[in-house]
Amino acid sequence: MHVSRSAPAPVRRSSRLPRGARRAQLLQAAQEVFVAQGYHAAAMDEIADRAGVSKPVLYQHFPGKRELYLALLEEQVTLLTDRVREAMEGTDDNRTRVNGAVGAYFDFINADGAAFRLVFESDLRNDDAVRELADRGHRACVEAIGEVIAADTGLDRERALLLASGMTGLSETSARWWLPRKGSVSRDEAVSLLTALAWRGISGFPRLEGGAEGAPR
Amino acid sequence: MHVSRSAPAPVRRSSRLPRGARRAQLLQAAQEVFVAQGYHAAAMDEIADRAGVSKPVLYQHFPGKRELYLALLEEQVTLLTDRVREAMEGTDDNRTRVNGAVGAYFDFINADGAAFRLVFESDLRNDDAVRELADRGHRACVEAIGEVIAADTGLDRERALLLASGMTGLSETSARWWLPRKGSVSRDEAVSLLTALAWRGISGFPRLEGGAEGAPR
DNA sequence: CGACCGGGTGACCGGTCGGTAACATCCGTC
DNA sequence: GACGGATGTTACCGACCGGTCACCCGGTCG
Repeated sequence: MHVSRSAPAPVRRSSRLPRGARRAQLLQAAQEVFVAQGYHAAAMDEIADRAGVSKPVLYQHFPGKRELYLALLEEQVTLLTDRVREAMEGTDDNRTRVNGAVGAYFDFINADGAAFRLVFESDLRNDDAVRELADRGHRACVEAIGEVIAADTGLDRERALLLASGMTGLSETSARWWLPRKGSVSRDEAVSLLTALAWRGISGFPRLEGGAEGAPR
Repeated sequence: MHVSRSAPAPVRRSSRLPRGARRAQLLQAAQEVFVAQGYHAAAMDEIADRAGVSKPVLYQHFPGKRELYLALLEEQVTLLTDRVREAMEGTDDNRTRVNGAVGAYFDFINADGAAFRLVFESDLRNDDAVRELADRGHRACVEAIGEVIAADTGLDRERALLLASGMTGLSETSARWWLPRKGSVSRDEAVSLLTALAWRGISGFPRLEGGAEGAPR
């Protein structure tokens, strides 16, 4: 591309890079391609191209396509779970906790680059390692929330986790619904609405729920 | 395979079948394989094998792998959306509606054959037709629920749909969480718990929510 | 100045898998 | 009891793509 033949242009493509920098650049390129195309449709050639480099370079930094993908996936999973955990640990007011958790999902999904797709729309779920990683992340979020629910209601762990999983689903799905419609409702208002929904729902559990049994544990 | 050379076995494989029956059998086989392996890992050879038939037969009934997959996907999407619509239309008691919607998701996900994976865990989301189909289904569910929310609260359509999407996410995710743990909590109790959560959350909206605006539409 | 080496490249291989062409077989019909 | 068309089969093709081999630069150091 645009190599003006007359001048011996001191910078060639993106010129040579030290190992670390190249690696970072490759990860960035790979993430863009995987996000845009998904795992299967993404070609290693294209990732290399996007980094202005040829394919063997890619294989000097990563043993294979799968491993490259897994590295990116893990980063994103960790990002989300950390934020959810922070939302739980950062306060002891439960309404704030709910607000924080919903906000965590919204911010994660609203982040530049749409990297959330790696986590929530992976087309490699049938791979054991991927499924395991995604499950582990999801479980971490559910447990972080579920612990609080279990502690503050009379529900046993199993049921608390079930409700917690509902909370994560509520946040995730509504955030993904909102994303392409963010022009109509601001991030903060959306989070407020969902928080109100979730908080009223969950805060009623300690005493109000007059279901079949009120037996703790 | 096991063709005992001595006896001319009167029944060959599954013998010849009329077109309709063969087609149904192929769809069944394809669904099993797609559910178990996902789209990409599923091989046309394997689908044919499972139906006790050779590959060209498959191509006499379906123009290609994608179309076969789409046929199955559409069936499942329709199944879910119909049930959710029924839950909304079958009563005018809102709590019953919520219970019905949550139950619809649980039953769909709990159905034999795990066909819900085609809808919620498709590894072909990057295909335009698939994405469109899945989106349309999701939108149909969200709208069915959102209409009721909009009608019974002061919220405008946009916000009602946002909350509705949260409800679908809550139901879907919790049902998928529950599925491998159904030994611990019965389907009915799980649905009850989630319904309680969702109903308390949503039923507070008409009057309680003292948000920025209460303007209808 | 020349040899060494980290960084990079073009060309190629091999396996998998969707899809097809050509051939075989069964059965109802006249 | 031969015919014809629906039903099936075997064998094959070709494209795509992950992964690798052999080779090429260009700067730095003795």
